[in-house]
This record gives sequence, structure tokens and C-alpha cells, in this order.
Amino acid sequence: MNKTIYDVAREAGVSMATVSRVLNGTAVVKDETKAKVQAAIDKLGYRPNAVARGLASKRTKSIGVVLPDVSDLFHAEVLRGIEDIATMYQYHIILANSDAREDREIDLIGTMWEKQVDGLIFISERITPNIVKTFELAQLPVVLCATDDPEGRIPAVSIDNKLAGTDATNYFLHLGMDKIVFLGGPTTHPITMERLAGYERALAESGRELDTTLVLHAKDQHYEAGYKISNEFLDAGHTADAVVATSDELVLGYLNAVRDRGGKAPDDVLLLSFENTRLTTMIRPELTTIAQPTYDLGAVSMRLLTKLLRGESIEEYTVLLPHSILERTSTKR
Amino acid sequence: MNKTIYDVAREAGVSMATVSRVLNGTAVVKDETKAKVQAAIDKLGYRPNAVARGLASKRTKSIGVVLPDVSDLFHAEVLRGIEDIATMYQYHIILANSDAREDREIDLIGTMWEKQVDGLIFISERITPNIVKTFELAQLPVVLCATDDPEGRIPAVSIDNKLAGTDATNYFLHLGMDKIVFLGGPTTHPITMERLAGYERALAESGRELDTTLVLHAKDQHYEAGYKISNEFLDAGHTADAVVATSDELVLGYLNAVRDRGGKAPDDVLLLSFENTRLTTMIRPELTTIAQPTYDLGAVSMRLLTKLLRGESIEEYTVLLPHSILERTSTKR
DNA sequence: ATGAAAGCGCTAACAC
DNA sequence: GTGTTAGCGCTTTCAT
Repeated sequence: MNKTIYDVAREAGVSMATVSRVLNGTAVVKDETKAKVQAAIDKLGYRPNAVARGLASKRTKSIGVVLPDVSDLFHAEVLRGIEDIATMYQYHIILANSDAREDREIDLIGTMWEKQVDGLIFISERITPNIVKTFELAQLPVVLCATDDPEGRIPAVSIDNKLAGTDATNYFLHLGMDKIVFLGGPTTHPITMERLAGYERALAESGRELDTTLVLHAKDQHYEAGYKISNEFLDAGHTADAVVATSDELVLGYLNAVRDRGGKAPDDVLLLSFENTRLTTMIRPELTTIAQPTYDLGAVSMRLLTKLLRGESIEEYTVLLPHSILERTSTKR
Repeated sequence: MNKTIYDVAREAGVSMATVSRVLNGTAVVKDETKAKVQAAIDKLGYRPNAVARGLASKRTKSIGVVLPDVSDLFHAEVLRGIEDIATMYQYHIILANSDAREDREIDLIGTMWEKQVDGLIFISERITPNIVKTFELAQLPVVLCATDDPEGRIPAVSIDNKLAGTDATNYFLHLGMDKIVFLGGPTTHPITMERLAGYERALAESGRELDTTLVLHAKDQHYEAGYKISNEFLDAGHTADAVVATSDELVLGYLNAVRDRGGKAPDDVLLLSFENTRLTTMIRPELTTIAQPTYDLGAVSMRLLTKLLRGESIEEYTVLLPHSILERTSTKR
């Protein structure tokens, strides 16, 4: 496979410029010579070297994806959406895990620049001023994905988290639930705070007081953290009629804490979560969720990025994907 | 950030070769000049262009990872292992999903060559002669990961699937179980067949007949397929004392089929699966599994690849990672 | 419609 | 210990 464009040119009896033209369709080539070139390519089994091409053209056809952790189901599904659209547009993915650490994130933006990616899709828990500064320094087209944009200055694809928080809470309110727990990530997690704001709004609109003992902030969005804080909540003698949790794993933590005490869902508590990963239907009871279009979050981000790369004008900087409530057995009595 | 090495050289009053040397530590440079160069780099905010570097050195410091589907939890965890070790050795990951389709896999090996990756980690359900041929054509260092090697000619990191199948079955046999279901992927899936061979061996060694109605082949390794075939099995009036399933999702399918009929685990049936993804502890009952070192499968593969890349001699082509049985509540009465 | 030639930004001999 | 000089394999003017 290690032939060069020059070998093909000689084999076909044309110049390398012509070979380049048929390869890229960058100019009109007579059908006859095109055929000759194609024949030479096939004969030699020639494959263009993307690195050389990248250096010469200054476009690498690869895009960077920075996310906290691929082994998190939500991210993995988003990534799959990114990948599929990238493939469709002939882009490749350079993947990097940040563990949601700002220093790693900033570092990775730099290495993505070094790799000369054409653009970047960035999934993070928290966009800080330092990160924004690094984006500007790197002069990379960036799309934020499933990530709250601080000042709305960076193109982003997300859902309306505050509204979703309100919808989730109202859903339980309409069901006549009284003690509704909000179970989210830490207070430093903007998405959690958005959803919490929605929760508070729904309570206020229904004329209720906010009971802060019902607001639970887990260490992070994962199962273990949810399980831990739920146990603490229940051990303290508290109970709840319903739980709104910001991730599928968190709500599973609550569910199992209840189960470990001999309780059941939906009999003893109604459960609702926010991600709609495949987890929701793999467990019993199946989970009612705010259906975030996980895959689409990635797919739309990538599509937006291709527009940016083609220099198309973007009407809206922040794309809010619609969410909906998917009722499953975890909220049916 | 778009300075070149030449700018740095001029700023520091040295040649670009010297800058390259301090950048790569490829030759001894006087401390004094080294400091000058470093100062220039810092002042200009210079970052080396990895593409140019790749073209000149013929090493890109990136490795390709081809796997069926990132959004599969098992693959995502393996990928995380790969990524961590890759980062440690300063490699980057170019990721591609194959959907386990041979044509895509072959195609992707080609595009990975075009991208000039230094090496390839390949996760597949099935290594065909065509794939092996493409590996040879591409002349890429390849490590198979969690993938059955047909002729043992390609470096691979895996577990001893047959032995694991035997261990799993014996575990139930020792527990006095009688009707043990084997629930796996399709018969075209080599890993399923290896584990099935282990299952059959264990039965034979205990002097039992193989009851083929207890051998279930789902369409694939996913939850939905497991749920479907389990329902068919139960609808046909069959029952089982215990289930050995080749993936965590498959066994969840069986569990939920039983539950939908009012049954319970471990009360009515004991369950054991094979992957030990995070799923196993997120559900109730927690699943007893053959603990495949998921993360390590990726990590060790990547480590093996770095050895290959450094031209180190490899003692053993096939690395078999140890497995063990992790007893959890799904097999405790 | 095609060819010649100049880079892209770096590494790696080869000199000194 | 440091500088000079070819390339790496391609794209892209600029001619023709």
C-alpha cells in the first residue's frame, strides 16, 4: 500500500497534479485520462496518504471529541451519534477523555490543535473562562454538546434543562405527589442547577414551599454516588413520594437503596430520571424518563460542526433539542 | 498558536534543527541554548504541528481503534482502558465503529492506513480470512482485543473462553443445579461457541447428557435479543434452574422475562453472566459474573501494541488474562 | 485540460 | 553541540 501519488502519475503517464485532480475532483479532467489514472490507482493498489494531504491542504478531515468518560453510557451513546454523522461526511474522530477535569480539558484542546483537527466537539460538565480562552487561542471551530453554555457565545446543542426540570416536577405534581425529591449532581454542575431551577419553579408555580431536605446533591452523576446519598437520606428517616433524578444511574441508586430496605418501586416511590439511556428499559421497573435524544445530541452537534466547517452561516447558536416524558412502569401504580 | 518551528528558531537565534532537538530530546543540547529555545517557545506560544511531524518522521503517534459499537457498555469500558494507556504513552486514538460488519471492518483498516496510524487495536466478533489479508496488505501492527484469533497468528489479548465456560457451568453443577441454560450469541459468534464448548465439556465431565433445548442462541449479545429468546423459551413451557449467559445484557433479558411472569431471581432461577460491566452492580439482584477484566483487556492490548511499536520481541502472541467468578446475589439463595 | 514547481512544517542525515 | 539541507507525499498556484 505504500505507493505515492508520483508512482501513480508515472504508471498513468500523467503528472501528479492530474492524479490529484481525479482523486479530489478538484478540476475537470478528460474522461479518458481519468480512466487511465483510475486504472493505475487500481493496479498499484494506491491509497492517498492522509497526513501528507493534511499538511498540504491544511485540512485533516478529522475532528476531535473531548468528553469526560467514554465508559459512561450517556457519553458513549452521544459519541455514537457524533461518529455516525462524522462518517457520513467523511470525517474521522480523535477521541480523548477528560475525566471532567479542567486542566485535562485545556490540555486536550491544545493537543487537538497539534493534531490539526478541523473542528472540535466538546462535552463537559462545566465551561470555565479558561476553557473559553483556550478555545479562542486555538482558533478551532467548536461545538458544545450536551453542555451548558455560560454566555451563549459558543455554538451548542443541548436541551432546555430548566424547562425539563419543570416538566418533570409538574408531572409528579399532577399525579398528586407531595414529597418530591430532587436528586442531582453537585452544586457546581450547571446542568444540575438548571434542572433544579426548573424544579423550584414548578413548586413555586403550584404555590408550594421548597423543602431543602428534599434536594439531594450527589458527588457526581454516577450510580455509586446516587446510591450513597440515597442511603444517607433514608437512614436519616426521610421518605419521598417521588424522585426526580438528573441521571439514569442516580435514580438507580435511589431505587436500590429503597429495595435494600425491602421497599419497591413504583409501589413505595415513583421514579423519574433524565437521560433515557438503554439502561431505562433494561431494568425493572422500566424507568420513566425525560427522553433526552442522546444519540441525536451527538448527531446534531456533528451536523452543526460540518456547517461551521463549510463556513455556512448559522442562524441559531444554541440548538435546543426537544425533550419529552417517556412514561414507563416506574411511575405507574 | 500558528507559529512554526522556524519562528521559534529565529526568535531564539538558533537553527530549526536545534529547536527540533530540544522539542524531541533527540540529541544533546547545551543547557543554555535549551533555555533560550524554551523561552522562545513560551513567548510565542508555539505548539508543534503534529501533521507535519507525522509526515517527516513517518510516525503519527496515533493508533486506530476499530470496534463494533462504542455505545455498547462492554466496548466502551474496553476503550477506556485502551485510551488511558495510550495517553500514558502519548498516543492518540482514532476511533471507528464497524457495527461488526466485515465490509466496514475491511474498509476501516484501509482508512486507518490512510491516516497513517502507527498501529491498530481491533475488536471484532469474527476474524475472517479477508480481514487477515487486509491486515497484511496494510502492514500495520495489529493487536486483537477481546477477539478470538482464528489461527493464533495475530497478537491478541483475551481470556480463556472455553475454560471460563467450564468454570461457569461447574459453579452451578457444584451448587447442585440440574437444568442449566446456556444463553449466548449466534452460532457464528466464535466467542459464544468457545464458551459453549466449555459448557459442554463441564456437562460431559460430570457425566451428563447435553440437552439442546437448554442451549439458547440469541440474535446478538444485546438485551433485546436476550429478552426475546428468553420469552420464547419460557413461553414454550421450558424452565431452568440456572442460566449461564455470555453477556450481562443477555442475562438481564432472561431476568426480566422471568420477572414479567411474576418470577424472581435468585429465588426461581440463578443467574450468571460473563462481562462484569458496571451493569452487574447497578441492578438487583446484583449479578454473579465471570469477571472479565474489561478495562484491562483494553489496557493490556494497548500495552502490547506499544511493545510491538518499539520493536520489542513478544514472548507470547496470545495473552490470556485471568478470569474469576465474582459471586453476587443473583446466585445466592 | 494538463504540467511544472513551489511549498505545507517538520525530522533526520550529514556536515562542521 | 549546532547548522545546512534534503526530503516526507501531497495540494495548489501559475503557466501553457
